[in-house]
Amino acid sequence: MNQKKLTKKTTIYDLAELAGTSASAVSAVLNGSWKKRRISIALAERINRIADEQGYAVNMQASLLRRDNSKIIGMIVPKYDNRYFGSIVETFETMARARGLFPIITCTRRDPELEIEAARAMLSYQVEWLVATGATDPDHISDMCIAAGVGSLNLDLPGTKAPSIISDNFGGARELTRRILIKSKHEHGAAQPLLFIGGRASDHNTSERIRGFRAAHQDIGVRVDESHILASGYAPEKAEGSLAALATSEGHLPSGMFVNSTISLEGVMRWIKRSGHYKEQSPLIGCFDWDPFADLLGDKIEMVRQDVQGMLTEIFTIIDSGASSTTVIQVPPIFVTGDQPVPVY
Amino acid sequence: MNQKKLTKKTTIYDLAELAGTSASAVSAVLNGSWKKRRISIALAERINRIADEQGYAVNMQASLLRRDNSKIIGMIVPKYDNRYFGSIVETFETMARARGLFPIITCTRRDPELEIEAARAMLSYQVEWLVATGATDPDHISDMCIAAGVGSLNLDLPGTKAPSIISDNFGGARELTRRILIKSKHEHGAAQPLLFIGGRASDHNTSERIRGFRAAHQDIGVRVDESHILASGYAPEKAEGSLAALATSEGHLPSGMFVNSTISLEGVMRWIKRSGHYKEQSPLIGCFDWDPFADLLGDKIEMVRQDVQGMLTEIFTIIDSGASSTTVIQVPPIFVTGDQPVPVY
DNA sequence: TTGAAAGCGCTAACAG
DNA sequence: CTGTTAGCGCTTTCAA
Repeated sequence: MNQKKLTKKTTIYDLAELAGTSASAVSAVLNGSWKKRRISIALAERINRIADEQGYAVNMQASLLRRDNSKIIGMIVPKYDNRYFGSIVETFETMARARGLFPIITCTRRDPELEIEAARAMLSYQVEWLVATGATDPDHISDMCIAAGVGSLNLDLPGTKAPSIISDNFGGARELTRRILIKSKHEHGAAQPLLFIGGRASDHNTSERIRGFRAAHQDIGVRVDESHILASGYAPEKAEGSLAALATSEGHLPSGMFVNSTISLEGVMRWIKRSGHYKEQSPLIGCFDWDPFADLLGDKIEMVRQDVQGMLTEIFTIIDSGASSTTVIQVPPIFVTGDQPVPVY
Repeated sequence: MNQKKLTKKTTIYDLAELAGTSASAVSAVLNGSWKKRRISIALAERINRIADEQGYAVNMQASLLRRDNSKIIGMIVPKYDNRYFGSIVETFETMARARGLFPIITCTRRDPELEIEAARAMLSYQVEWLVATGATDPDHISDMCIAAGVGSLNLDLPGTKAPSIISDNFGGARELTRRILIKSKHEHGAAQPLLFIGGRASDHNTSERIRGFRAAHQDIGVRVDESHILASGYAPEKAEGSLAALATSEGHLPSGMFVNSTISLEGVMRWIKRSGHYKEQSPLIGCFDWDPFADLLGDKIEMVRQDVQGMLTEIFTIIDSGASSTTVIQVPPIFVTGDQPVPVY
C-alpha cells in the first residue's frame, strides 16, 4: 500500500495556470455551470482541451465537501449468490446512474453487525438515500438515517419507519401453492398436503408465505400438517438437514413441497439426489424465487419470479418524488408459464 | 430528491461545544489518533459518549480531502448474473474490509463506454487501487490509472499494463476436455470429437480455452472439426442460435460439447430441452465455470470451478505489497470430483 | 466576460 | 494534556 505520491494529482489550479486563467473559470467550465457565467466559448474549449490532455478527473471529495448534495445513493444487500439479489443490484445501479446518481453497494452477508456498520459508513459518505435490502433490522437503519436527515427505504423485507417495497408474499405463495396442489391432484387423484421448507419463521416474508401456503390448502379443504412446516434457515445445508431429519423420523416424505428460496432449493435438490429418496416418484416442487438452471431441472418444478423491475421502479418513484411515508407496497411476483415441460435427461 | 436540510448534520464543532473542548480533540479521539496525543481518558470517554448520543458519523468527504490516502478501493465487474462474478465481488468486499479498505464496485454490463466512465468516476472518488474485472479494454483503464498515479490490477481477463490475475484457461480447458473425451470413449467405444461453444474468440480466455480444447484432442489423436468451434458470444441466446443453426445445416450434432461459461450453458440446456435433439442419447457436457444447479442437472455435466479465493488472494498480495509489475499470474481452476452421479429425475 | 476570496468539515503540526 | 491554526480542492458569491 506504499503507493507514494509519484504523480501529484492535477488540480483545477494546475489547469488554470496552463490555460492562463483562474481556478473558478476552470471549475465553471468543467462542471457545466459556465453557460450561466457567460464564459467565452474560446476559453471553455481551451480549458476542456487542456483538461483532456492532462487526463484530469475532479476530486469528488473536494467537490462534494463544498456542494450541499452528494448525488450518492447507497444500498445494502445480503448476498450476491443468487439471481434475485444479483438482478436487484444490477437494476439498481442502472436506474441510479440513469438519474445521475452514483450508487454504492455493500454486501452484508446477513450479518446484523455488518449491516449497521455498513449503514454508518454510507452515511459518512454522505449518501442522500439508503436502500436497505433484506435487512435483519431495517428500523435500526431507518433510525440512523432519520438522525442524519437522510432518506431511507426498505426493499424485500419491510420495516416500520420507512417506505417498504416487498413482494406480495402472501398472494404469491397462495397462488404457487394452489398450482402445486392442482398438479398433485392430477398426479395422485386427490391433492396431497405439501411440505413447506426454507427461510426463517421470524422474518416477515417467510411468515407471510406460510400464511399463503396455509390459505391455499384451506381453499381446497386440505389439512396442513404442522410438523411439515420447516422454516429452519436460508442456507442450503439447513434445508438438507431438515429433510434428512424428517426422513429419519417419519420414514417417508410428502409427495410435494413448497421451497422458500432458490438457496434452499439448492439444498433440497442436493439432498434428493444424494439420499435416493423419491427415486420411484419425484416430488412436485414449487419454489418462491427463480433461477434459470433450476428452471431446467425438470417439469416438476414450478417457480415464481419476484418482480425486480417493478420493485425498483417503485423505489425510484419514491426517490424521485422525495416522498417519505411508512407505507408497505406489495409488488405481485410473476408466474412464468414456461414452454412445454420436456424432461432434459 | 427534495430532501431539504431539515437536520443540519452534526460536526466535530458541535461535539466540541457539547463536550466543552476543541474540535481537534474531538477529531483525535474519534479517529483513534488520541493515544499519541495523550488525551485524558476522561475526555476521550466523554467525547465518545456524546458522539454516540448524537449519532455522529464523520464526514468522509472532509476527512478524505484532508488526508492523503483515501483507503478506498474500486472494482469494476461485468455482470452480477452468475456465481463466478457474484463470488468475486463478495470475496473482494470481504477481503477489502478486512484490510480497512472501503470497497466500491460498479457493474459495467460488458459496455466498453461504461467501463471507461466508471473508471473515471472511481478515480474521481480517489480510489487507491482499481481492479478491472473482465474488462474489454483493460489497458485503457490502466493508462488512466497510471496518469492518476493510482495502482491498477486486471482480474479474469489479462492486460499488458498492470499485473493480471486470471484462471489457467489453457490448462483447465485441456483437462476438462480430456475428462469429457474419456467419458466419450467409455460411452461410444472410441472418443468422439467435441463441439466447442460460447464466448468470444477475440477474448484471451476463450482463445486459450480453445487452444486447450485442441490440445486435449490432439493428445489422444482425435481430429477437431473446425466448424464445430462456435465462439459466438456469451449470452444464452447466442449459444441457442448457434446450436439451432448447426442442427439445421448438419442435421445431427456432436455427441459431446465443451461449454465456455454457465451463461452459455443456460442457452445450451434450454435449446436441448426445447429442440428435442439428443432425446435418445443426451450429450456429454463439460462447462468451464460452475453453478450449483447446473451441477444437479444430471451426471453428464462436468464442471470446472474457477478459484475465486485463490485469485483474490493473489490480488491482495499485490495490493498489500504495493508491488507493480506487468506479470500474468495464472491460477489453476478446481475440478470438483463430486458425489456419485445419481439422476434426479 | 472574468477573478478573488471565503469556506465546506476535517486533520495534524505546532504552540502552549 | 489541550487548543489554535493552516490548509486539502472545489464551488460560489461578489466585485471588477
